[in-house]
Parts: sequence; C-alpha cells; structure tokens
Amino acid sequence: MAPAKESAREKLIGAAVKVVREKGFNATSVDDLCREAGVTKGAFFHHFPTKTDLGVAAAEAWKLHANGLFGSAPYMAHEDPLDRVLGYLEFRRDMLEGPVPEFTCLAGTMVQESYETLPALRDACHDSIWGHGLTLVPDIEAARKRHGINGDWTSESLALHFQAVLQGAFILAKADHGAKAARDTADHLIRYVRMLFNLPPEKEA
Amino acid sequence: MAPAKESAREKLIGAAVKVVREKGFNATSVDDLCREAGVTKGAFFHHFPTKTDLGVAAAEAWKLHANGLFGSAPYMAHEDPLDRVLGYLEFRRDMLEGPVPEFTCLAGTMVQESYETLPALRDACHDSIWGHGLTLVPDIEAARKRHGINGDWTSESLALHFQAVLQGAFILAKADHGAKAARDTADHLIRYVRMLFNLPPEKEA
DNA sequence: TGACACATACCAACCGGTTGGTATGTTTAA
DNA sequence: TTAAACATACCAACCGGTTGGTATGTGTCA
Repeated sequence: MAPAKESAREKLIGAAVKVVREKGFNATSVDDLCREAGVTKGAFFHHFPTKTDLGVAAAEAWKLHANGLFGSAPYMAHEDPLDRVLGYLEFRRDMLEGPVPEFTCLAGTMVQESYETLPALRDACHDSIWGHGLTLVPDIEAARKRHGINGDWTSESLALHFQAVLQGAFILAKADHGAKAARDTADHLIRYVRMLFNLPPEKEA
Repeated sequence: MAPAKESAREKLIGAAVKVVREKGFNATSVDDLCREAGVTKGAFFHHFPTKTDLGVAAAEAWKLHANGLFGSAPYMAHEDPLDRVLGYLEFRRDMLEGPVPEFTCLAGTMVQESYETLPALRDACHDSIWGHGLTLVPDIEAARKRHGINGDWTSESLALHFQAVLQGAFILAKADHGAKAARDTADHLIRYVRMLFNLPPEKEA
C-alpha cells in the first residue's frame, strides 16, 4: 500500500472507523475526526455534506474491508464448505483478543445510535451487516448438501445468527472490558454449528 | 406509605429508560429527559450530580425491572429446571415483536456509548447485564444434574451466551427495523439448548 | 404548643464552551 | 484557464451544568 497518496476523503473514512468504534458516532465530533485524519474542517465538508454522510461512507468501507479480510483468509482454501464455515467461526473467535475497540464492529456500534434518528445511516449499517453476513450462505448451503443435513432452519437465518452472536459478543466484551466472555460465547456458537452438522465437540488444548 | 405521586427522581429514571432506548445515551439531552419527565432542569440536578449519574441509576432500575419481570413469569412455575430455562428463552423470543425500542435492552444500548469514555456507566451496565443473566445459572446447573448432562461448557458461560445472543438479536432488529431476524436468532438459541440437553427440536405451528 | 433551625424538593434564568455547518478564500493539477 | 481539493475564519444553536431562589416539610426544645 502507498499511504503517502491518501486523499482527505480516505483519511476521514479511516479516522471514522477508528474513533467511532472507540467513542460511538454521536460522541465523535467533526473536529475529532478532522484532528485524527489530519485534515481541516473545510476538507471535511468538501467531501461529505454532513457528518452522517461520512458515517454512511464508513459503513460501506467497513463492509468491503470485512469481505476482503474474510474472503481471502487461509481457511477459505478448505475443500469442504463445512470446513470453510467452521474456519470462519474459529477465525472470528480467535480475533477476540487485545484492546476491545480493535475487534468490535463499526456497523453494529453505529446502528444502535442511528436506528430511530438517522435512517440513511441505519440503512448503511444494515447493508454492511447483511452484506457481509450473507456471504456465508453459499458455503452453509453447500455444506448442508454435502453432509446431508436437513433441519428446521434456513441457511440465511444461520448466517445472520452468526452475526447476531458476534455482535452480542462485542457487547459483552465492551461491558466486561475484556474479551473472555466474548470468546466463550463464540465457543458456544461453534459448538452449536458442530452439533447441527453431527460433528463431535472441538478438541480442547 | 407510598404516595400515588411519583417523585421527580422516579419520573426522570422512567424517562431515561424510554428515551435512551430510542435515541441512545449521548443523543439524549438533559432537556429531552426533563421534558419527557415533566420536570425542570433544576430538579434534574438536584437528584443527579451529572447526566451520567442518571444513566447509572437507570441501569440499576433496569436490572431490578428485568429480574422482577422474568423472576415472576408463568414459566417459573415449572417443576423441571430445564423447563424453566426453556420457558425463559421462549418468553424472550416471544417478546420480540412490536416497536423495536420497546423490547430492546437499555444496558446493552448504553454500554456501547460509554465503555471507553464513562467507566461508571459502563460498570453499571455490566452489573445490569451480568446481574440479570446470571440469575439463570442455578436453573441451568440444576437442569444439568437432573438430566445428567455433562459437556465442555460451564453454566455461567451458557447463561452469558443467552444474553449475548439476545443483545445481538436487538442489533439485528435495530438494523432491520423489525423483529423477524431477531426471532430467527432466538430460535437458533433455543434449538442449541435443546440439542445440549438431548431434546428433539421444538414443534412448529 | 409554638417557634425557630435546618433539610429536602423543586424551579426559571443564565453561563461558557462545544456543536455541526457555512462563507470565503488559496493551492494544486490538468 | 479552470475546476476540484483543500484551508481559514466564523457563526447561531445547543450542550451540560450552575446560579440564586421559593415552597414545604421535620426535628428540637422552651
């Protein structure tokens, strides 16, 4: 990457991803974002008509970031789609460590502050969460066919359940000021998926 | 003893529970809260040194509200502790309908906006979530003994997993502006618990 | 009993700082 | 030459919180 040629617009989106995850959308001022990005207020309002518009752009960038990160992760090389699904969940569990703001979800954070007051931002967060979550559907579907799993559930609902459990894990981590409870919750999710597919429990170290 | 007249303090806590769930903590101004409660700003700062202190009081009231509501619900009459646990989850799933702000969690909403910036409020939210969630532990523990269930998990972690899934369900509901995805996620949670205890899937209507 | 001391509950007006946003430049690259 | 990219200076509205004050108890002791 060549960060030397980063435009003010890109720097502001990067600043929003960082600061909003720490302080939330409303508590983050335009001045905060300009300071973090190293640009002036004039540059801000040149690129974004309102603060909300930067939030929308950040949510879109967040979706692309997530789909890039998880779409090219090592576990995606597995031949069995079930291994790819489980690899995704284990990867997400193993990401739950270190400072809380570094592993939590921008869209999940912003939607709580916007869902009743800023419809455009809420919709962008919806698109971010669904747009990433549903990328799992083809592999879940293929895994069901491959392993002959029927059940009283849809692949879409399971993919969204993944996102719900992870969003809930982030809330536990924020409240607990650490990631242990979040990892335990991710372990329950992995155990659930293994049971759905008739696999034995994961081996413990 | 208890006069029908509600004090300014109680009215402000009630106003916070309502308005903060709609708009979030930071977007709710002291004037908003006073208007909703029908009291003046002077009364506000007579009872609460800061806005944050009202948030803390609201989180405590929220915990008491939840423990009262779920502790006295009809399903608690079941003799088998497993039926009480499943009754709890079914009750929580069935609550996921109507306007989103009416079934979401005050503590989960506030902790996202406070965890890095307002430690006192974050701790109060932690106490609210854990303090309610862990009330399920004795029944989970009793259900394991009664049904001879061992497994590579603790009753505490399962109780917190319940809260994580529900918090995640609330985020899906906020993003989706409706409760369907949240109910589907609660169904996955119920299916998980039934599998942990070797029960057949819930019957569908 | 009465009266004084003190406490609690509440109120309207106000304050300095911060907010998102604007108006008006200046620089840069094609 | 021109338009987009950025900077500087500024503003009106709003923010959390403070002020000085009133009304209504409530405990104490002569």
